[in-house]
Amino acid sequence: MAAPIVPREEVLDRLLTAFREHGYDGASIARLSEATGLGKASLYHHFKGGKQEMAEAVLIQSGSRFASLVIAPLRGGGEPRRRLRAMVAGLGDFYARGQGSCLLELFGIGAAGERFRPQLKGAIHRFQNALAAVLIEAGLDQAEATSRAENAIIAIQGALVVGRATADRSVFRRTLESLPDSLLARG
Amino acid sequence: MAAPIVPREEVLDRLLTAFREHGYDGASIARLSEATGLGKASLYHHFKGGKQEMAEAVLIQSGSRFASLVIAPLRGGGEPRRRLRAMVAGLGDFYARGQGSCLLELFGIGAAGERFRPQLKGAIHRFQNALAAVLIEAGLDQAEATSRAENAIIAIQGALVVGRATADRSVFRRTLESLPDSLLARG
DNA sequence: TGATTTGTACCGATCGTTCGTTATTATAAT
DNA sequence: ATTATAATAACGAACGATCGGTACAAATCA
Repeated sequence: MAAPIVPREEVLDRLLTAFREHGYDGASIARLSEATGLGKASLYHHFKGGKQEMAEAVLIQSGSRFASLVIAPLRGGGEPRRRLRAMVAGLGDFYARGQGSCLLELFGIGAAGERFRPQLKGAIHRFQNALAAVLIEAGLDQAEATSRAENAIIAIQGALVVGRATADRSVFRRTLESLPDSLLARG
Repeated sequence: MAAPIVPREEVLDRLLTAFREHGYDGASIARLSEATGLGKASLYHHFKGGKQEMAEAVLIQSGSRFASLVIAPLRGGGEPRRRLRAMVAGLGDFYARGQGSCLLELFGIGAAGERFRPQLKGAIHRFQNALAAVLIEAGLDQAEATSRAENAIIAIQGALVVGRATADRSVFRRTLESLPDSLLARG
C-alpha cells in the first residue's frame, strides 16, 4: 500500500487551522486543499463525506486534544487550586494563547450549527462537569459549582470573541489568569 | 420618484437577521435577496458597494440601535443600579433575548475580520467606556471600573456563544440577570 | 415627460463534488 | 527472489450549481 505523504494527524492539524481562520463556510475546499498540501481529490479520498466529514474529524481530534490538555489536569490529584492552574495552562495551549478561535463559535453558525450542535453541546457539558467536580471537591455545593463552571466557560468564549474583534491578545490572557481566583472565591 | 415598497430601515432589519443567521460568508446575495424580498438588482441599486456595503450599513444601523437601547440608558439619570437594570433590559431587546448572534462574532471571522475590525473595536470601546462611567459614579476607581466593564462585555459575548452552541436561551438570560450585582459588588 | 425602482438575463469565477487515471507499496503466488 | 495482485494514495480535469456582480429594458412613480 502507498504510504501517506503527510500523516493523518498532520492533515487534521492543518484542517483545524484553516477552519479556525475562516470558519466553516469560509473554509472552501480549495483553501483546505492548499492548507493540507493535498489535492481536492485526495481530500475526498480520505474524507468520503466531504467537507462535513472533514469538520467532524477535526472536531473529534480537537475534542481529544481538549480532553488531554484541559480535562485531564482537572481530574489529576493535588489541591483544587493547583489543578485549576494546570487547566488554565492547558487552555492557553489549546487556544494558542488566544489566537485560535474556538470551534464552538465557528461551527455554531448557520447551517453548520444544526449539524454539529450535539457534539458542541457534549463538549461543553463534559468541560462543565469536570470543572464543577473540582469546585465541589473544594467545598462548594453542587448548584454553586455548576453555576461557576458555566460562568468560566462563558468567560473563556467571550474572551476569545472580544480578543479577536479587538485584535488584543491580552484580553484572553487576563481572563485565564483570573479564572482560578474567581472560581474559588468564597461567598 | 418611485416610492420604495419597503423602507430602508426594514431592509436593513432583514439584512441583519440574515447576517445573524448565516454569518458574513454564509449569507449569500441570493439569501439576502430572498430575506429582503428585493431582487438582486434592487439590492445593488441601494447598496452600490455590494455585499460589503450591505454589511457596513447593517453595522451602522446596529450600532445606532445599540446606542439607543443599551448606551443611552447608561447615560440617563438615576441610581447606578437602576441604570444598569435598564441597560440589561436593552441588551435583552438588542440580542432578541439571546436568539440573535452578535455581529462582533460573525464579522470577526476570516476576511470579514480584517474589513470590519475598526468598527467592531470602536463599538466595544464605546460600550466599555459608558459602562465604566456608571461604575465610577457608583464609587469604583477607574481601573476597577474599566476591568469590570470589560468582564461584563466578555460575559455577554460568551453567553451568546454558549447559548447558541447548546441551543439553550436561559444561559443568556441568567447571564444578563447577574450583571448588575456582579458589576456593583463591593470588593 | 423624466427620474427611479425593479425583474430578467447574463457574466466570469468559484463553489463542493466526482471521475478517470497514475504512482506507490504491502501481500500472495510463483 | 521474482512476479503478479490488490489496495492505498495522489492527481488533473471536469461536473452542475451557485457565487458576487453587471447590463438593460420594463415598470412605476412624480
